Amino acid sequence: MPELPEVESVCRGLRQARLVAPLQQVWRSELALRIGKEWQHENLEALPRGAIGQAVARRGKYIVWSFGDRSLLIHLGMSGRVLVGTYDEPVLAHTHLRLRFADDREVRFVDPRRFGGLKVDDTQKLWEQPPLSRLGPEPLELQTGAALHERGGRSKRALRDVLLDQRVVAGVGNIYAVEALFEARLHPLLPAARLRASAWDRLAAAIKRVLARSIDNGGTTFRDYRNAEGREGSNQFALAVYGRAGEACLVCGASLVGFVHQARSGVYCPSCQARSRARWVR
DNA sequence: CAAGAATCCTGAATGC
DNA sequence: TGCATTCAGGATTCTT
Repeated sequence: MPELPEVESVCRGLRQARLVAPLQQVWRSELALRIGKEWQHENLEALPRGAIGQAVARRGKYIVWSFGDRSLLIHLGMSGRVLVGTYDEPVLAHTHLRLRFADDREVRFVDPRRFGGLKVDDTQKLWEQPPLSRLGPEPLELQTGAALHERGGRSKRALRDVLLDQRVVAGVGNIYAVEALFEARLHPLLPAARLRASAWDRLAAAIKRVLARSIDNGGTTFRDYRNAEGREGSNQFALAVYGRAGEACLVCGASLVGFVHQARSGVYCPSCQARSRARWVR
C-alpha cells in the first residue's frame, strides 16, 4: 500500500530515468479508475504530443509530473505501479496508461485494483484545486507538532485515524501511522483531543523518523508495491510493530496486540504504549 | 461540522 | 484439487 515513502521512491526513480525526450504517444485503457468524482474528467489527451516532461514533484501520496503548462497527476491507490521501460516490453494486465517517448522509452501505470487515479490539468489549477489543495502539511517539513496539534487536536477520534486524515498531515497511511505511534509511545486508540502539546511534538518527530527511514530503505513492500524500476523495497524488514501482532515487542518483549478499528487493522505494544501511563496525555 | 458507514476493485488467502 | 467466500485498504461520498 503505497504511502509517502513509496511514492517518494517512485518519484526519485522517475527523476533518475531522465525522461526528457518529447512525448510521442499517449494510450489510455477503457477501464475507469475509481477514486472520486474529481477524477472522472480525466483528460489525458490534454497532454500534447511533443510535450517534454519536466519536474516530478510529490505532495503527500500524489505524484505531479509537470509537462510545462500541463501536468499529470497520479495517485497509486492501493495497488498502482508506475513503471519505466521501453515501448516494446510485454504489457502487463491492468495497464491503464502508456506514455511513449521519442527515445522509445515508455512509462506505464498499472493498477489491478483500480483504486488509483490519473488526471491531466493546467499546472496551476492542479495545485490550487482539490485534491492537492485540501492536503495538510508535508510531514518531512514539520519543525514541531504545532501544525498537527492545530489540525487534529480538537478531534475526539482515535489518534491512528486522525493521522490517516490527509487534511491533518499529507502522506501518512496505516503502516506509518501505526509505526509512528509506537515510536512516540502513544496508544493508537487514544482520542486525539487528549494529547498535550509536548506529545504532538513527539509524534511529529516520530513520523519524520519513520518516514525518512523507509525512504532510505526504498519503501515497504508487502505485496504490491514496486518502485519505478519494478523492484521491491526493503522497509518491511525494518518495521517495529506493523504486521507483528502476537510477536514480542522489540523494546520490552511484551506481546504486541493487534486490533481492528474503523475497518483498519493496527498493532501496538500494551506496555510501551499504555494509555494510562502516558505522561503526555491529560 | 464531525464522525462513522458505504463504496469502488482484484488477487491472495482461507474454508470446506 | 477446486470452487466459493473473505479480506485488505485510500480517499471520497453519503448518512446520521
